[in-house]
Amino acid sequence: MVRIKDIALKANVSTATVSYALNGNGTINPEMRERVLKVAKEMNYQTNHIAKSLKIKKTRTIGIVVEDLTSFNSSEIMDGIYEYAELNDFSILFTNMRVVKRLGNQYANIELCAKLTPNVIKEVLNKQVDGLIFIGVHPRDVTGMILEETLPIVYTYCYTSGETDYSVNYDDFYAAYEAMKYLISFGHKKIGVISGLINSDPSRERFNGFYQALADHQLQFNPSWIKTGDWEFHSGFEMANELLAVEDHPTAILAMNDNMAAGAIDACLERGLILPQDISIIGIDDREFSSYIKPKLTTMKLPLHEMGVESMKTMIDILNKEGQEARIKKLNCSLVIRNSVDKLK
Amino acid sequence: MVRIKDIALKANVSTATVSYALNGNGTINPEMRERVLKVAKEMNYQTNHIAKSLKIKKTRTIGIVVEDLTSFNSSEIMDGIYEYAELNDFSILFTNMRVVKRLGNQYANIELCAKLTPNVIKEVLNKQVDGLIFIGVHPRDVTGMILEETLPIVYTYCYTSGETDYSVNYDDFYAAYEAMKYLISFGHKKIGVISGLINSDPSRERFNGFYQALADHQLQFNPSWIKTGDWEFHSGFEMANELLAVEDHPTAILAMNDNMAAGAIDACLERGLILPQDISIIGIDDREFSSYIKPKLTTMKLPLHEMGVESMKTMIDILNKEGQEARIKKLNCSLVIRNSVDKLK
DNA sequence: CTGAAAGCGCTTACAG
DNA sequence: CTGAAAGCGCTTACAG
Repeated sequence: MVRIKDIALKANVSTATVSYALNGNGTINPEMRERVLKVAKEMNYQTNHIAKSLKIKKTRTIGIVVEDLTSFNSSEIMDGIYEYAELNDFSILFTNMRVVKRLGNQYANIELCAKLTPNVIKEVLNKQVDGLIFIGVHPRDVTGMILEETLPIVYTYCYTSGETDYSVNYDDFYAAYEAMKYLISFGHKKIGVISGLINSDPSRERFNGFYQALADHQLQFNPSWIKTGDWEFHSGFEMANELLAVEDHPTAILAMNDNMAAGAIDACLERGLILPQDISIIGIDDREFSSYIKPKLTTMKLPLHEMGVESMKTMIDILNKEGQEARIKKLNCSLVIRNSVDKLK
Repeated sequence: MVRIKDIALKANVSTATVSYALNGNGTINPEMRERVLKVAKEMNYQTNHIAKSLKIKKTRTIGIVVEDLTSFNSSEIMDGIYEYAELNDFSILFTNMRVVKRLGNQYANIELCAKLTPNVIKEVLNKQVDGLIFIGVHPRDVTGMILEETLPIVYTYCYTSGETDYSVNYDDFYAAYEAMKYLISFGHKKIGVISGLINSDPSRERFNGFYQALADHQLQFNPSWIKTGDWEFHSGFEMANELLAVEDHPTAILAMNDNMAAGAIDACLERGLILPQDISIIGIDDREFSSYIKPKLTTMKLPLHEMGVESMKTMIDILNKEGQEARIKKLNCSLVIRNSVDKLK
């Protein structure tokens, strides 16, 4: 390994001068700088960032704490984070709580999850990262999960109730509203909804979008067209069956995620309905399977990649300007048109 | 931030003694050690690993270079890597070449990919990682991708032709052989195969498994039951159609991945066949969509998580014992029984 | 068994 | 504009 000292020796200058040349700071004669840079290049010098970090007390490394990497949302968010980090010469120290693998669907229990944070946070802190990005498994309030307050944190795919915390998420209201608009554009007037767990924030927000669309288009509100699921395939199946059992059943269903939409499609198919001629179904998420089921699912795609990019951008902006950034960001989902929505035949 | 110096001051000892106490090395009086540790705890001391690393010239950090995080295999492998790393107090520096996003399906071109490595490798090297784990997008020969030879590297989901390189993969031969055995156990005697790209190693190995199973069970070999696909859904669809067009067509199909299996299912369904009564189909991979399509796909599940664990284990063993480990490891796929295989009705 | 001191590879305030 | 020197927070060979 070649060190600054080696360059200094060979170029017959001090290590200070080499450092100035390499970093382009200090007051250094341009010709001297060229000369030193040339020697450095000849010797194939590479900065030892460990040594540099110790001195400047910045690592240009961001710790990522992901609640569960294997959750469908995580890798695309990380891809976005990395894309923006690389562009700005930041490195990523990766950490994985493995919440779903460890706790199953108890991930909703913040206190349980919080027991998994200390190790992971300590690891990242002891490596002196400049900031932390926390990626949730579900867009929920994770207040209390991280108690650390000595470095900037941005939350994505989740948020906190803290007044000073940063978060980047997608807009649930918009997602549901746009999905409804699309359904309505095909002339549907009787629209049912299968929600996620009722105590979840996305469910609430999506309901709001649903209601607003109803109101804006002066459509009938019928309580028997509202069903509560639990985000899982099977609940989509069951709730669709309940929806179809009512006398005057909906001609279109908004399922609050693709799992439930897939379940709903199954239920319709089992009852001998033809999709989308007999009934339309739209989901939210855009999972991998969504284009493999039949009919291919029309859905609102989550802006996961953009959320990752925006999280890292927020982080770097905080690091540079210390808090000029908007604290709460919400990006929009986009409609992915496939084959599960059409006008009634 | 509290430093060793602060503890030394408070405990009225030298920094050397504090260091010995903290690390449990050197020759230190047990009572003294207790006393120092107590003070350290009171002061909530946390090791500054940057400083430590600079001195000991080890970072206990492994660089992960993933060709494409969003590829279906990557996150489960990383999850396994992290699980084993955490158990052994290693950290992960994460790096993503984004090969598929950048090059599309040109990822087969190693030279093109290799142009993306230098930045990413340099990043990881300059942060002084102790070793490198490279995760491919496809189980192919990536010789030439990484020229670095100054630190241990283990390749997973890919390999090199280097005599001294480590790799952990799954056993393609076994996967195909077991899939065949399962088909055969239902009495199928006329078994077709839809392969991946013919110049790919997994295709070749899987063919070998296919032939061996035929031979071991004295089944007929019929060249018209052999079709070459390209790993994609559509080729599965087309090749299945060709397979079904021949007079004496197979009663079961081994598709060399789940994408093509899904395409094959589609083709069968379109021809009005009932699955699995009229024809059986088995895949390899076990993708997320595989349990969402109908019939749910029976398939050979890739041991991705275990490959991650084994990669990290190999890495740590190399670091500890310097090369006692087996250079090439192949783990077995496992049969996931769902609804696409049955005996002929 | 404990401590004084050197040093890991950098950066930077300061003197010249 | 350049260099000598101190120092970031650790570890460790060596002296006592």
